Amino acid sequence: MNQMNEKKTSEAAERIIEVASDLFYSQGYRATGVNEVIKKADVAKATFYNHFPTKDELCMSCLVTLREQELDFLDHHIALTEQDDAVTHFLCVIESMKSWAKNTDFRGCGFMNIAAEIPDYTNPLRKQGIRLYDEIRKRVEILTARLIDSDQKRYDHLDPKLIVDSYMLSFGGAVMYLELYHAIWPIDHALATMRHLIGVKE
Amino acid sequence: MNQMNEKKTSEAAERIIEVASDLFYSQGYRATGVNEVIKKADVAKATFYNHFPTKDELCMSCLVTLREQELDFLDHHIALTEQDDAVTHFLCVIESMKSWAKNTDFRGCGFMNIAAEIPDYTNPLRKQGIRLYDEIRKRVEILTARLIDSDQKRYDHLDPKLIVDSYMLSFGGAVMYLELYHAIWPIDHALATMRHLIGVKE
DNA sequence: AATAAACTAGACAGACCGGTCTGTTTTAAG
DNA sequence: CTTAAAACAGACCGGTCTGTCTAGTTTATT
Repeated sequence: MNQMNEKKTSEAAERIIEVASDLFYSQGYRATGVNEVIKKADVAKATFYNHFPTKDELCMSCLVTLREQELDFLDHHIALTEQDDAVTHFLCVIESMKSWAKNTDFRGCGFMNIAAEIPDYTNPLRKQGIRLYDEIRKRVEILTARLIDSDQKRYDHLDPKLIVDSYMLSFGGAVMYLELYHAIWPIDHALATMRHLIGVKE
Repeated sequence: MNQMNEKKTSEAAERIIEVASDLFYSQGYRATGVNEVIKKADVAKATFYNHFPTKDELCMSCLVTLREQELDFLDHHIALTEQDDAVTHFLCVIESMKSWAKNTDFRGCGFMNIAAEIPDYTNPLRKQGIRLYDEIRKRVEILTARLIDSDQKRYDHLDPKLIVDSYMLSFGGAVMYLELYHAIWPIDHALATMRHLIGVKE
């Protein structure tokens, strides 16, 4: 009855996932060999293959972990702006990308980067990215509903679905251009676009 | 004085670029070996290395060619809608993605896919993508100016820079989600977003 | 003390990688 | 016909890739 509530991940496995996530993200998936992961995680090869039968399975674990981390990061930012004015709160998903972009050195979306290396779109690795963006959309839906609720007369004319669609598009476009241009302005463009769409001047 | 106006590209080199572009795009850059290119292009290895000193240089040639092709494709679609109503013409860059997405089997933007495999953002390969999107933006700027000109009273209130920024964001977001979801709806979302931004109901 | 699970260390296999090199054949201009 | 450029075919090199395997060590619970 020691630590039975900890699931299954041993300390070594966690270290492998952590190191591999970093390397896959910063160098690319195919560009990173398992030997490098093993060396940097300071484990034996047998240990590695004991936890992860293939490199692809390790990648899957990394992506699942990454998705959880990104959603935690997002939810944290959403919670932070809960007491702010309705517009600031509404825009916080896009706003949160500013620190994310700096933290990741503008390396872009890890799921899209993996997808670029895995053309087969039936590959389960690709589904992790879809699940992330589906989850982000749910947050945006809630924020949009809250915005409209915050001033029903003012926002009565808005079509929630259109707002959410546009929000996701602006968000995605910003993710892409952040990586392409290695600059922060796409986020400001996305903020301006959404402000305009909901009829806010400043 | 035979064909001195043809630059330098021999028949073999063109075939190599064509085959390599296909393979790099559909399989990924690192996933495609030069031996495979050589075999499918039906050339000798010495011929290959006579024209392209390294795989990276071949990739550069492919990206330059691809950029030209994509801009030709885009300009063709722009020209096609020149006689249509102002809004249709304005939206044609986004609209053109529908056939593009189907033609490419939703494989996404070749330049972003390469960028995902080339983390070093000082690598000249990455600049080709920037140049493409800069060129696309120029087209969008012209289309936006034309739209405003088409009905100055109606579109007087529009801020051209904001419209262009939003257009590019919607475009980029659609490119990204096209690949992620392997579906066409992101384009419709982008069209709806832009229609709404310029104040057009249907 | 005994046992089993998880670890370390690292050799090894077989395939593939980008790139070099030798040598032969085709092509086309003078 | 001569000649030079360019294409051909393919062996070869050193290195890296994922994944397997042998063998010995630590650790914790009984």
